[in-house]
Amino acid sequence: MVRTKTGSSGGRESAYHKLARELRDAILRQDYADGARLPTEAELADQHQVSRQTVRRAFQDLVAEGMVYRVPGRGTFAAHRDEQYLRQFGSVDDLMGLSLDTTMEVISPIQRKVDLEAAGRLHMTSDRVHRLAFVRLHDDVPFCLTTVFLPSAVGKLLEEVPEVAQSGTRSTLTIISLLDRLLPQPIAEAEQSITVGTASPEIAEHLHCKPHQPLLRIDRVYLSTHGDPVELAISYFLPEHYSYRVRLRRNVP
Amino acid sequence: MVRTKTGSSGGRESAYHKLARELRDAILRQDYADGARLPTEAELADQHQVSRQTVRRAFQDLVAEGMVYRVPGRGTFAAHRDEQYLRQFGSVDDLMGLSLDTTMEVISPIQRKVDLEAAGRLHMTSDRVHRLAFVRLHDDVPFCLTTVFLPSAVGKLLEEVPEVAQSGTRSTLTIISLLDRLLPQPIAEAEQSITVGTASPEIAEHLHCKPHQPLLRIDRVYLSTHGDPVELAISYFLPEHYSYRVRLRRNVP
DNA sequence: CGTTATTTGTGCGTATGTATT
DNA sequence: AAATACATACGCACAAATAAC
Repeated sequence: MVRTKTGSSGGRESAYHKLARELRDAILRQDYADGARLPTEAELADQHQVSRQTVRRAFQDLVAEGMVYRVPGRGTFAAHRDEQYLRQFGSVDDLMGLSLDTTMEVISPIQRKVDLEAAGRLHMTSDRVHRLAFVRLHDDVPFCLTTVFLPSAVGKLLEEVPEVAQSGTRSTLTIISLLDRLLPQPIAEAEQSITVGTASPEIAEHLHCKPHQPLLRIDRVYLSTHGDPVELAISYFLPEHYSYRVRLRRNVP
Repeated sequence: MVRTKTGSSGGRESAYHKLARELRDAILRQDYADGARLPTEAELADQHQVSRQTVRRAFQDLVAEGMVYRVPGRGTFAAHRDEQYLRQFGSVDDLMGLSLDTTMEVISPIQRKVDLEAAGRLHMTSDRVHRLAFVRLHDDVPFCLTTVFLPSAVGKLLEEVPEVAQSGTRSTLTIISLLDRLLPQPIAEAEQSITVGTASPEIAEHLHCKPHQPLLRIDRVYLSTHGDPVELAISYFLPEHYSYRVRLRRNVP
């Protein structure tokens, strides 16, 4: 997906971005089920009082996301995906519910750091980020170690939060719920990648496991409604205590 | 005087496709190491004798693929290798959903087995299941080993399918697409769990990795529209080249 | 069968705005 | 303040695929 940076100032939404969002919402609402054709470029341009090029720009994003497919001479169709059998319907809100019966314990309070890789993954110009690390516990047993990287502007906001400012502090917060309250733009989506990692000595100590023990590694980049990355979270889970479960549902009418 | 390209009907490559491909190849060759800036739009337009708009169109695709990111006023940069690496090979989800350009090679043909655990996870009263194992290859390189367990009634249907009846057979089938054709009730959903496993000697041999190497383990139980389990698939993925990537979106009102 | 209308695809021009240096 | 570089938006012309006639 093309994620354009319109500036973190929270300025106005571009025309094609707005149109793409409206069409995406309509598709997710199943407004174009049963392989129904979407309006043509000319119709949408007329309805929304924009040029055909702007409509095309919106569709480019939707095609890149896999939301629609287009056939020259025929039209544009919602990707009901006969071919893709199952589709994950996890949501960002599911992740927010992670704190239900778990506790967060800060092991490295929020502070400014220089981290080129994290800054790059947050698409920042500077190499300075804010970093914070904590373990998550269930019944007082640690099962996950998370390191969070934040753009400086975002990190400054969190410096004022006492729960993340001191080592050893326990709370039932989640970072994204904090950000959701503090940021002018809410968190709209996340890119998640799941792979395998191994425990460094430091990780092993906090998770009470052996060094080099295989761990489930989940990286998430959270994006604001403008598509700006606002948080990078790298989590290592003990596979004995945690597996990533999701229900996949078929997406065909 | 729009000097338009083609004129010939064949699968002529468009200018922006060609430019995107060349830039992509250069990035994959590490011509632009982490953090290095790519040529500006104006420079590329001049070098390739195309308009700036065409250059922009090429970049839109590269941004959508995650190959590059762009910062207004600064320039265009190759995505960090960690992100790029994954894009390069695709995600598990892409590969599992539709069998894009992957091949299945049977390593253990379908046969009746007694397996209490599998039978239990399929909610069966009997302890007899059908079992089938295969590796999946991409460009002739194995990246995943899957063992499939089926209820006897379902397994009987697959015994008639030559592609799964003999060891060594290669095909581009997927089991769920087979079941979809053969079963009276289509597959409606699946429960998936992702965790970490290690390579047994047998797995290591088939995946060309070392024994005890950590692997991404993905279990799926497929359910018919009636909610009956019809397939249990246990897959081990090589984590070096594949990660499970998901994009999560916040639910819209 | 070809013709025509519709619809998307490609390519380029211009103008203006915004972010960075 | 000026120059650079990307972002948005609109316009036009023509190509190519599809469907209807």
